[in-house]
Amino acid sequence: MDTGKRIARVYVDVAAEGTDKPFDYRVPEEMRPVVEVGSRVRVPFGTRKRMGYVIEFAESSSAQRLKALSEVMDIIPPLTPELVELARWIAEVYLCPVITALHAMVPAMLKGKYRRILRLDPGFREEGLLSEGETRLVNQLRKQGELSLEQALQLPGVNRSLIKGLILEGRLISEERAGDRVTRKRITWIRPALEREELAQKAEKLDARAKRQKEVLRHFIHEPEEVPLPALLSRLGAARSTVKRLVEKGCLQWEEREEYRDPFADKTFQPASPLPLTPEQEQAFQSIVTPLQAGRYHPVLLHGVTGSGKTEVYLQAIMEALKAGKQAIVLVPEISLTPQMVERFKGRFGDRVAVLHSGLSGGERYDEWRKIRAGGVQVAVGARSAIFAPFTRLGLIIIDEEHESSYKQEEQPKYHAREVARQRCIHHGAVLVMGSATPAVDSYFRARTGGYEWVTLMNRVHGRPFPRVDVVDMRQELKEGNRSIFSLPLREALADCADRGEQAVLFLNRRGFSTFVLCRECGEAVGCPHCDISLTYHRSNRTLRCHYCGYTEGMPEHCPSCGSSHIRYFGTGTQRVEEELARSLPGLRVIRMDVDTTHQKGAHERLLSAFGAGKADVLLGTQMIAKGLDFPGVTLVGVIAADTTLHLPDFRAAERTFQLLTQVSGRAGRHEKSGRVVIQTYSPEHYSIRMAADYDTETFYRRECKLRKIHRYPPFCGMFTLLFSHTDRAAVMRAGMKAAERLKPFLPEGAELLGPVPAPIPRIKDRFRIQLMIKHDLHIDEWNGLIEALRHLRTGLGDPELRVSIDREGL
DNA sequence: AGCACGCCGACT
DNA sequence: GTCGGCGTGCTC
Repeated sequence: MDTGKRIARVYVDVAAEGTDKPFDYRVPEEMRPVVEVGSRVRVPFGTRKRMGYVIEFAESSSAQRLKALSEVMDIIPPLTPELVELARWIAEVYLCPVITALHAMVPAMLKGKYRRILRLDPGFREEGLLSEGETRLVNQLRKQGELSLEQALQLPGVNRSLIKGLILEGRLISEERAGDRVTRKRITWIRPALEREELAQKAEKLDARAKRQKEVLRHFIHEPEEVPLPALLSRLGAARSTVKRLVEKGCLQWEEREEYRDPFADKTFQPASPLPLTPEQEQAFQSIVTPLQAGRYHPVLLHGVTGSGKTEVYLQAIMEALKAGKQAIVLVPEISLTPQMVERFKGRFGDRVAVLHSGLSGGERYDEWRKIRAGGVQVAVGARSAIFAPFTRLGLIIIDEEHESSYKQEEQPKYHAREVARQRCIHHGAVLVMGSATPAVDSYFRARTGGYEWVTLMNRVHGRPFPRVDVVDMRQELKEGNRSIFSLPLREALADCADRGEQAVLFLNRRGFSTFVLCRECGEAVGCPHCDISLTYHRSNRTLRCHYCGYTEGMPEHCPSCGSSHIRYFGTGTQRVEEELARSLPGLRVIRMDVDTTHQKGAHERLLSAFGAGKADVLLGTQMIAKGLDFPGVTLVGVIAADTTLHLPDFRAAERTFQLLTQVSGRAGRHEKSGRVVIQTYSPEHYSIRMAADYDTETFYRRECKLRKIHRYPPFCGMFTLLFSHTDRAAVMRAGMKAAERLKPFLPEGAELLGPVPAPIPRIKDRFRIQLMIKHDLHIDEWNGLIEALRHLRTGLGDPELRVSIDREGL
């Protein structure tokens, strides 16, 4: 009966270089049937108790002395062996501790919480108590039974060494609790404990006054099925105590059962049937379904223009996966997980789909996840982290809007969901579908060169023509004496649009383009005292705010650097655009969407639905309105300044600009009416703007690839970006130089190291930032120890104030 | 990470 | 002479 699980190898929940390896534990006999690879366990670790994950089993261990597992924490292991393997892969390629990768895969609810608890020893002796603090602590413990270490330290006169002393004397017991915040919703179910005739007999024998009890029994005589207690009580208008008495008399039984919270309980979804596919869609569908049914790994880039019906292809492909007894994951960018989107999936797949929405509470999210883990649902829809949905029979992963930057995680582990998805698909022999109207240059390149199958949807479903795009040269406007935010063509287009009773969307690029305060005497912009960035002026409360650290100050009267009173705000924030819109086209009803107006929960949705209901003529906003929204009434899209993203120090600036412009253009005229797009810019000749205006995707990508190749950027090389930050300017530079020196001997053939140079934003939150970059050939046989050297950097530079973050691209 | 063990300055 | 500072190293 020995299952071979004698020794469990465990990654302990301590993210540090020294602990980033498995620790071996003896598995007590009784735990062997429940512990699995992927189980969450509690283990003694040093003097403390921590949680950890079992990653494999062994027959023997090289460790000197083995401790035993304390507990297996879940009946169903949170992770599958595949996900454990995946975590090790992520840790390796994205240079993070394995435990960090493991944590990224489970809902926050399961993450460890540790508390040190103090209790009095049962044989506690009063004698020899000296200090006031000791007396106070002992009294408090007598009253409450136990205290957390933090609580104890709050007491006056109590400090760490006092507590330590009491522990050493054996008067105080200190124990660490490792746990989680899991609260599984429990529901009591009631069922009859006796046969129908016996129940009838019992009912007869009841006291004449026991009217309610009789009613309850009568209910079960008629319907002997078990029911949830709350439902029973509300149906019969009975009290809990009535039922309790019947249970005590042995007539009924109750049982507490775990229940899933249903975040969509109060919503009903219209069942929806598949739509007929166009020939193009059919072809795309086939290229997914054929390998799906064959069960072989197959990546597909679904390059489909906006309005070409990609979602319908996804839905039908998922249906095929389900028919084949397989499961599917759908990734969508965080912001486009809208109610409409949820509706569409719920309508098609009903309760076979779990939606991992950022708006869910921790408990709801955990419950959705548990449904996936328990096999209760076959489809998971969600943002980036849904890529870790614990399915065991994955057949299909769909990444919608695959070029979106939100698929890259900014914290450790700094993975890209697209690469993780690829890894999972390879493991499962599954189909990976990446859909976009504007694919990432990397994906385009892979499709071009045969790494991905390239499927295009070039026609819009209802054959609507693409809106006409006009590029307006703002330099020319200025020359002609128009100093307004709006060019003449845009102003006219807006007026026409309003006259026809149609709606317009005005898009303002937020990044690097907002209202800032400038001194006209010395030319200084008012900057954040903690970051190297200008403060943004907020009209609504007349304050200046830093968008990086949140620092806020009132509008200054004088220039902070020269004292001049000639200061005013410049630039074009959404508030400013709104004002000028009111001035030049009075009477237009405008809805503004930006950080200020969407701060409150649900505001985002509320504003959008107001616009959808025709309560405004113009929707004015930042990035957030560029994606996925689809309003029939919109016939005009205006881009206030297309080139603001162009000058960012990022090799993807042109790519981002092209994608953004193409996406916003797609918002115009999606329905019966034809649309129009007006793009204002100071660089009308730039290829990303020109080709977006001409819908010339092909030329744009060719051009961009050529440039990337010349300048050696991904997808033509792999790249590590190292960011060092420190509170001291000199120290961070020193660390950067030292790191560069240290890494040089490890550079493999075909790799080059660049920097250190100041980061694009040289200071954030009072931390100075410098950057190092390593570019390397895509295929490297001999890494020459570079990876290990990079891993070691975090601790190897010896300064605790120094932080190192490593990004990796071009896998 | 945390905590123990270990080696040098200001206090009963 | 001891209490306690924080440097180094280990946790199966």
